[in-house]
Amino acid sequence: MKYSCGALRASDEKASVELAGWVNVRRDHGGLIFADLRDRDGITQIVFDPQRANFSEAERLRHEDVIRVRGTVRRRPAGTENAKLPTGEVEVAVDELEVINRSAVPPFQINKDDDVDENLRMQYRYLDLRRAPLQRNIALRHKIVKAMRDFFDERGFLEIETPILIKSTPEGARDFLVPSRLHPGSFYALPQSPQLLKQLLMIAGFGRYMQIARCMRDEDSRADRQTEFTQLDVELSFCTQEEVLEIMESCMRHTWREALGMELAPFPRLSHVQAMETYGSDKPDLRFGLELQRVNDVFAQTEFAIFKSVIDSDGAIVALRYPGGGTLSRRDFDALVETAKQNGAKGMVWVALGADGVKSSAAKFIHENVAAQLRERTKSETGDAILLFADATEAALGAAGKMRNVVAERAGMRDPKTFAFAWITDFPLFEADEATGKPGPAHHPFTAPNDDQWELLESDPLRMRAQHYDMVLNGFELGSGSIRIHKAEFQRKIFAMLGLTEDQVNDRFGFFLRALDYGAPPHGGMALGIDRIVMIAAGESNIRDVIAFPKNQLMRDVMMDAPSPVPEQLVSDLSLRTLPPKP
RNA sequence: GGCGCUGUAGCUCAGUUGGUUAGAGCGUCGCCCUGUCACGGCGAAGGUCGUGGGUUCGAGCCCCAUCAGCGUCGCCA
Repeated sequence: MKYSCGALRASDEKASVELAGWVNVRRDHGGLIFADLRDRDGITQIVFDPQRANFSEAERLRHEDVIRVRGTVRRRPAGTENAKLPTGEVEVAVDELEVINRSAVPPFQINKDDDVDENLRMQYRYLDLRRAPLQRNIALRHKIVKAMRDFFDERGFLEIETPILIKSTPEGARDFLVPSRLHPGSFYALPQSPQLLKQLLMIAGFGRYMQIARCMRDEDSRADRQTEFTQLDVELSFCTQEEVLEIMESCMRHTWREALGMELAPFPRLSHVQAMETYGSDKPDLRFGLELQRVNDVFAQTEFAIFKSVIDSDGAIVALRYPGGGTLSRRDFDALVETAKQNGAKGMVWVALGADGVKSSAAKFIHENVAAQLRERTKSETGDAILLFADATEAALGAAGKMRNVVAERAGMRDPKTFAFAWITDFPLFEADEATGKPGPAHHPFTAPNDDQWELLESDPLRMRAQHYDMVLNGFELGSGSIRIHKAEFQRKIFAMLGLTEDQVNDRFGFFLRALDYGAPPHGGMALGIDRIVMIAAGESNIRDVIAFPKNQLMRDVMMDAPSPVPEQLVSDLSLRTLPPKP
C-alpha cells in the first residue's frame, strides 16, 4: 500500500508499504545502508540489508535521486529512535528498490537550510522550492488563502473572477500594457487591482464579492513589494465602514486561527492624525511602545539655534526613547545620525543616559533639568538614550517614526512571532502633491468623503476626511479600503476637483459613470496584500520567500529568462516596431 | 536615475601592512566501515579571486571603470 514519507508510525509495524520520494541523505555503513526518503509530507528512514540483491544498487544512491521502495515497516531497535522525526520510531526494511530517476549533483544542498546566493536560488527555483523553508511557506500560503476563502464563503460572499486584460486608466501606478493584434495602435492594461470591476459587480447586484486577485504594477520592487502580486479583494453593498472593518477583522482572526492556531485580540484603532502624532507613521509597528513625544516646551528657553528656529517657525522637536542606547559610543551615535539622515532627518541630537552621567551631541544645551524632563517625558531609564529630531512638524515626526523602528529593531523589540494588527482610520481624502501643491487622491478617486463634508470640496478640500481605512500589521500596510462614491454626480465632482476635463473623464471613466446612473447601491470594501500577509505570518523578511516563482529586483525571471526578445514576426503582427536600446 | 552593501573552490565563508605554492567547513569522487540519522575514518580532485584597465619590482588586498545580486530613495491612485 502507498504511503507518504511522513505517515508511518509505530502502529504501522509489520505493514507492507510502498514509498516514493527523493533521497534526502544516505548513510552508508558498509555492511548496512540507511537512507532518508523525503517528500512534501516528511522524511522516513529506509534500511538496506547486505543480504538483499538491491544492496549494491543502494550503494549507488545519491542526493536527490528519485526512488520507489517496497518493504516492511519495523520498529527501530530500542535506543535508536529519532525523536526529531514524526516517523522516527519506525523504519522501512527495503525489499524492492526502484531507481526512477537519478539526479545530477545539485548546485546547492537541498537538505540543509543554509543561506545560498539569491541569484542561484532563483535560477534553480525548483530546487530551492524543494527545501524545507519554502515547502513550509508555500504550504502556509495555501492554508491562509483557503482559510480566507472558507471564511467568505461562510459569510455569503461569491468569488468572481475579473479579467486580466482591461482598460488602461492613467491614474496611479504605471500600467503594464499588452498590445492588441486586432486593434493596431491600441493596448490593454493589466489590472493594478480590480477596483472598478468589483464596483461594477456591486452595481450588478452581487452584493458580496471576494477574489484572490492577481495584480500588476509596473513599479520597482522592494523587499516587501513585488511587481506582480496577489490581493484578497473584497467588496460589499449597503454596508457601513463599521461593517467592512468587522468582516475584515473577523477574516484575519479566522485565518490566524486556522492557519497558525493563534487567537488574535481585537485590533486597536487609531485615526490617521493620531498615528502620525504618536508613531510618526500611518503604518505603525504596535509590537512595542516607544511613543514619540513632542518636546517643544522643554526647549522653550533654549539657546540652541537650530531648535530655537524650529520652535519659532512652528515646527516640532520630537523625542524618541532608545532602550539600551545609553551605552553606545560616540562613533555608534555618529553612525546612527547617518541612519537618521537616510531616513529623512535633517539631523539628530542624541542624549545618552549613562550610569556615569548624561552625555549628548549637544551637551552645551542639554542642561540637567532639560535631560530630566526628557527622561520623564519619554519614560526613559538609565542606560537608555533619547533621540531628538527637529524639523517642520510632519518631517520631524516622519523621521522619528522611521528611527522608532530602527531602535526597536536594535533593542530586539520586533519579535516576528508577535502579531500586532491595527486599524488606521479617518485618512484625508486628498493629499497635497509635493511638487505642485495640488490636491491628489490620498487613496483613489472613488473613495467617499465623510457624508457631511461635501461642502468643503470647493472651500478647503485638504481638510476633507475620507471613509478610508488601512489594516496594518507589525509596521506593514496590509491593505486599504474605503466606502465608495455611488452617485455619478459626486464622482464627477471629484474628477473635476482632480483637474480632469469633461472629455478626459468621459474617455477614461465614461463606462463607469454611466453604470453609476443605473441604480448603483452604496458599497465599499477592501483589498489586502496576500504576499505580505503570508510573509509576516511565516516570519520571513522578504516577499520572494512566500511566492513560488518570484521575479528579482529588476523584474527578471532568471529561471525562465524573462522578459526576452521575440521573433520579429510576432512584433510586426502587433503593428509594432522596436526601437534600438537606449544608449 | 541616486545612494549603500556584497562578489575568492559546486555551496557558505576566512584570507593580516601589498610579498613564497590562496585556505577551512559542507558538497563531489575513490577506498574502508552492521544501528546511523549533520554517521564515522582515510585519501583525492576542484580556483580566470565577477569582468576590464591602472599603480607597483610584486595586487585577492590599493585606484578607476564596468557587470551582477541584494537593500534603499525616487516610484507604488
